[in-house]
Amino acid sequence: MAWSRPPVDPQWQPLMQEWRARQLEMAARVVERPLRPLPRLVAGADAALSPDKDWVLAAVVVFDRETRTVVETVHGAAKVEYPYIPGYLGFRESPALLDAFRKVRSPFEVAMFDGMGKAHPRRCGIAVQMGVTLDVPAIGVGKSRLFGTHREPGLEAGAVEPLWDRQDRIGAVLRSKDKVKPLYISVGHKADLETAVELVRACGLGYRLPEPTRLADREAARFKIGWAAPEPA
DNA sequence: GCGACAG
DNA sequence: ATCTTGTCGC
Repeated sequence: MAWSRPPVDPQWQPLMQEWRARQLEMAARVVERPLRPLPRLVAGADAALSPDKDWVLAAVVVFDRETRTVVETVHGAAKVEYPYIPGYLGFRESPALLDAFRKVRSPFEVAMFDGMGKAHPRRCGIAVQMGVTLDVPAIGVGKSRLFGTHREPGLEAGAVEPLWDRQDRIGAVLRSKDKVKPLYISVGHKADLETAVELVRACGLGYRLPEPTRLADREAARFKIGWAAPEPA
């Protein structure tokens, strides 16, 4: 049976209330506009947990769409401060991601995150939080749905369906390959849904996930293997 | 009141 | 996210 999910520990309720307010502020700062020409340098970002579960380990891989090569790879880490709570992923993972991004030297034009952007109850998924915080173009590419409703996309690669919240189009559901679970794409910051979907398609190389995110995921996995907690000062 | 619930 | 081998389907 897989029907049970650990309820949210009541001790986090005060923080969640504060987080909700901060999410509304960040969502209000989002700039939605076309991102043209389509970016050449794309920074893919992803996070993993250390073997002992005490650290969030992040990886950012800058991918050059023209040469289809990785031009830079950086890592970041931060102690786990909060549990995973649906709707508040950004507060758990952004510290490690920000630690990694501060080391990036390449002039990437957009950041791609593993998770939601506007496709969130308060329009503030991790891609919005990171995009607004870093003030860079950003989009979210999730592997499953957090929020919103949609029709099932056709089974062929390329099929897309809008993701809705009432009358609002908050994202797109894209079948990146034949008969695989679709991807949930949404705006993070300084980009619009059309260009976000185009970019994901332009970054696909035959795998379900677009290259930037796929490489970052693989890099975060590598990083965790050789991980050793920092020396106390 | 009963589910649903990114990573 | 993470635990985990073989196995069903194209």
